[in-house]
Amino acid sequence: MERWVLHLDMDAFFASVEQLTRPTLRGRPVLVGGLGGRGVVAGASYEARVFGARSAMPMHQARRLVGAPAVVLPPRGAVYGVASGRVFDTVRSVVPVLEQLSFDEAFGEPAELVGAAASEVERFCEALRAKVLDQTGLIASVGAGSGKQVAKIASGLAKPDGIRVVDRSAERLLLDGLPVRRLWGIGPVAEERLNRLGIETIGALAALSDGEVADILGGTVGPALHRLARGIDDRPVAERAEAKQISAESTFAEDLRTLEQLRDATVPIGEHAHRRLTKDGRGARTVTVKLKKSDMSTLTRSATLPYATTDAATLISTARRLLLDPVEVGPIRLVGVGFSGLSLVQQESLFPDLDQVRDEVAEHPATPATVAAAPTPWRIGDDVSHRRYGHGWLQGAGHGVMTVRFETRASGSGVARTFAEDDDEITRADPIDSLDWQPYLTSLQQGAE
DNA sequence: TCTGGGGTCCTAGGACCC
DNA sequence: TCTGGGGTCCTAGGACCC
Repeated sequence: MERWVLHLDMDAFFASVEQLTRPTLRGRPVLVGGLGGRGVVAGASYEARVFGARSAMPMHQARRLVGAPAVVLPPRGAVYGVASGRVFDTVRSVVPVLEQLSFDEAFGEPAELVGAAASEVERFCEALRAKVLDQTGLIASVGAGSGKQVAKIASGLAKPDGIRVVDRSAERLLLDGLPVRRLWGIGPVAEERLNRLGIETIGALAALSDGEVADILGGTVGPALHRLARGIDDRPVAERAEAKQISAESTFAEDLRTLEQLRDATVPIGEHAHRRLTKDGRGARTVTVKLKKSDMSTLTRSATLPYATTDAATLISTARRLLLDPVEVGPIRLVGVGFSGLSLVQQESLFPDLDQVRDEVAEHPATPATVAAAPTPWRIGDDVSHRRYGHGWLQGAGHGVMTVRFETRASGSGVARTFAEDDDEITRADPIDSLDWQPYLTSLQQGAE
């Protein structure tokens, strides 16, 4: 019996969540990503793509392309995480086994579609999309095919707001004409290597011999890609394993040039990674630091401890000891701290040497004397709350005043009001509230009291 | 004012052990 | 003046994914 693999991919996910929770943005070119000089686009609404803006593009370039109507917002990871959870809870209620690839896409292989006709698959996908939209307000496109590779290509063709079912009889024709880059696993390097040899399409790749492909792409990756190019893809759809690594990294507005700067910068980055490690619940045995130089090349150094630990001071001091001196290796634009060798096993105090390191670090914190509750300045995109107007977001600030747009998913397009920057009626709010019906519920509850 | 942040997997060399 | 072979762990770098 022939299986059907589905690939569900949310349309312009980050930007769509912004438009969902901030209705004023619907229909407008939204760019989500880093605002600084070195920021890149993490998500672009379809209105922004019309101008040529794309994910992974430097933000300044996207901004220039879109021009005045561009709305640029910093990413709200927590909101995307909750929205993603709701999307896949919904999908799971229909397709219990999901292989989630990221916040916004997943494979499924519904048992009830085994042996189904294309028209039946189409109805299934349409119902799934409708359910996701109904329960989350977000649009998914769905592709279907004989395997993961074809399903993924199909969802790309389905976008925006569509479905695409690739029948087995149409598969060969579809694959043959596509550029090799569309194959999952072929990136810029492999593409360049193939193109130099005159191999431009998946069909041309499929026509090579096993030996030729192995020579070009390597003995492991080559044969796997060759099979995919020939339409052989029986990889199972399976839930993803636990994360093997937890890391945090940060790019600086200006390159760091001294070891002292690097040591200082490593602390908050390490703490960030450690918070996520704590949330995960496991300890780490291996600590890795990553340094990206101004020429974009990276250096990594790692150390493996005798036992896995959850202790922040041990992990962060290990990271700091691994750093290299910019005076020797050159200016550094990014520092990352990664934890791996993750396990639940914890045996503290078996290694006094390390405990001593930890104690020393604890006594001499690298953090410049704790910033005593300094009021964080307001930034564009911040979620705020006002006793009378409810939940809103900061649309603009400057010259001592700020403009807040009061709206959520539930409110429809809201009104904007201007306040003094230090107005204490405005408080920081949980971004998640923008996904819900909070303001209405609140006012209804107040009305009922 | 070029190129984020979070991951996975592969390769390759050396240490170390049997 | 000769030096196997296999397995595992660790480290460093890099391709690729969203």
